Amino acid sequence: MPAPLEICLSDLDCASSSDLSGFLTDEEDCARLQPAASASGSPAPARRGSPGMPAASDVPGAQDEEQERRRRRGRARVRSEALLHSLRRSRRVKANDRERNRMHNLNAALDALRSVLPSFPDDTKLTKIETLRFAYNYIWALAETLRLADQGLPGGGARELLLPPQCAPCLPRPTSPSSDAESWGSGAAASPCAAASSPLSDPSSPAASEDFPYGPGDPLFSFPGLPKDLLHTTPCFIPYH
DNA sequence: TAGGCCATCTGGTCCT
DNA sequence: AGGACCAGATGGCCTA
Repeated sequence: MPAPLEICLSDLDCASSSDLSGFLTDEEDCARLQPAASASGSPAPARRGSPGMPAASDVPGAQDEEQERRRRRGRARVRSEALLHSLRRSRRVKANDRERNRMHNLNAALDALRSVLPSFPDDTKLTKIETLRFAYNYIWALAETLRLADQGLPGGGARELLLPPQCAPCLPRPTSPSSDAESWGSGAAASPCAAASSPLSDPSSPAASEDFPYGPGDPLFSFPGLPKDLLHTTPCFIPYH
């Protein structure tokens, strides 16, 4: 671990002069910081007994000067440590602000995703994980619908499937977040839409894997009666800009 | 009160 | 060097 003074001086190097202005008002203190850094923050005792140089104690008043120098060094250290703390704090605050903004953007994107998924009653809102899982399954369902349509469903192709007679959400919301795994699945089965046979039991449906353990067994994979009942929840066909 | 969800803070790592 | 991204920690709010 480096000496405290070395740390703060390295940080002082990257601080602008305006950053310093509030802390190092004494030019002398600023000037003394630099030599202190090269000496690793310790006073230079080796000089004292060097040949040709009289010891501080030998010169009248030298002890007072030495004490004064130490006091000033101490004050400079306190100031530079306060500056270091202030710099770190301001960087942290800025980083927090960026992170907050980043999460807000992420949430906005999730909201946009929710808005193009089949809608639910107004007072309900998919959680983040529900939104992602539902979107994953929904995209697969749409792709599967197109595939089936292209295989020659009676009465036309995909275009017909995308022009439903009515719009109504058909996926009941779980009654409690903690029990969604059971209640949503059973609820979907109890919905009017569930009576229709789903083409999504196709073995080519998204297989559960370790990375993404969702699929037809997932409660969020309830697209009963798709495409007839699911696809006419039209928000998903509104292009998102 | 416990559990789930969420926002925020924080320090570490990676990238430009 | 600074920003983006990530994961862990923490505390608040809500619901059963």
